[in-house]
Amino acid sequence: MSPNTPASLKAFLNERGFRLTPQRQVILHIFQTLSQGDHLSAEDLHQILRRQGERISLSTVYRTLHLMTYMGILRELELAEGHKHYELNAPNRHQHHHLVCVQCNQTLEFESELIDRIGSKQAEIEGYHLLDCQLTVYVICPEAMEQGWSHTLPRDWICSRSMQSRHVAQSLSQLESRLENGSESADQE
Amino acid sequence: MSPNTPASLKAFLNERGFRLTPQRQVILHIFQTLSQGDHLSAEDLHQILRRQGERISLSTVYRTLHLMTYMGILRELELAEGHKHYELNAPNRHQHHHLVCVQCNQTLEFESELIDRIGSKQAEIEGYHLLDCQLTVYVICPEAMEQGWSHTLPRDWICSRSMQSRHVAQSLSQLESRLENGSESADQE
DNA sequence: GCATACTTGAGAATTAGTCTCATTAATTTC
DNA sequence: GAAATTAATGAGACTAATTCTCAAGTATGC
Repeated sequence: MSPNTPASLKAFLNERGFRLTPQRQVILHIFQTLSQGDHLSAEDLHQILRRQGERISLSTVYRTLHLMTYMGILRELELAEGHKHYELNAPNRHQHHHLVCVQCNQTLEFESELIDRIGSKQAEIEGYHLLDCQLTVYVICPEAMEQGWSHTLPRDWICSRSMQSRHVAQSLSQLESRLENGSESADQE
Repeated sequence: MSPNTPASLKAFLNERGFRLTPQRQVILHIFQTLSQGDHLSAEDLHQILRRQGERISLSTVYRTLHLMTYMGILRELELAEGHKHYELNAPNRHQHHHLVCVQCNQTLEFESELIDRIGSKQAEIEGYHLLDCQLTVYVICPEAMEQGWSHTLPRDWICSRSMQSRHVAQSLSQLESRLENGSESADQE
């Protein structure tokens, strides 16, 4: 389900009446370069593209994400941040699931073959074709518990390790250095 | 975690520095009246309130949904429709999980104690406090498969049993009759 | 009962995502 | 390999869902 070379991507797309465009190639490549556990939102991806100097419109970003999800190349994640995230849907790798703290948005991955089996059995029973199955465990992190969640947690308290955007910013810059390898010193805001 | 009487709701809120308002009482009552498996979006809830003659603003609806989710009274569901749904987070009842067809948005519920156990064990291992755990199984329904998904599925094809809003409309009218009991003949659009 | 602080309502503002349409460019055809 | 066909792109308008702001209202604690 996950074409690794431009040629196999082309074949994969053409078989279904879609076309290989430079934009799609670049986007897939970015996902292939992400490290394990990283996942991007449409906005993140658009940022990365811009910093790389690619002029790919946001519309195309959304369209490509949908197309690739639809074809099973990408996996769409619903975490706690209010927008979707995407990652490669590697077939060899076990599906992984997420533990996410609703206070700080930190997410931990874990695997469970058992869950995958339950999901696929359930789909089978009902006569449906399985696409993906995701267990999301919503939790409160120890920090928030210490602060007295949910009795006295100050409503404007922010978890010390709140990573809403920090996490993304971090992985973006990591990714950049990996991709650009010192081509142009981008000015981060 | 789920206060059943106005008095216990009041205690529950006050303990944490929140107040019992008529609005909150009415909203909780609506969720308590929903039948198993029903879940409402903010918009659905607002509709119901209006039809009941309650003048509760949409802002308050959203705020109340958040508050009650935050306190564990409600459960926030991420299905495939692009907006969140809420239902009572009944502690006695087993958590249930969802099978959702990404073509027609039909959702089926199922239970699995095993999944709940895996989720809570995982939270425990990492030292987090479990709030909720949801397995969402994304599938393609048999109809879409017959249409040739994903090789030749026409891009504008719509699954015959596509129920995006039909399901909701149905449960709204059921709920109405249960709540209003023939008080005023509402004019459905 | 009064003061305090939490809540509400109304509407403006924001955000994520979708849609439209003229233009561009992969593929297919010849 | 040039022309015809049809999909894809970019730009920006648009929509839906949700959040924010702030003045006015009202539970609660004393």
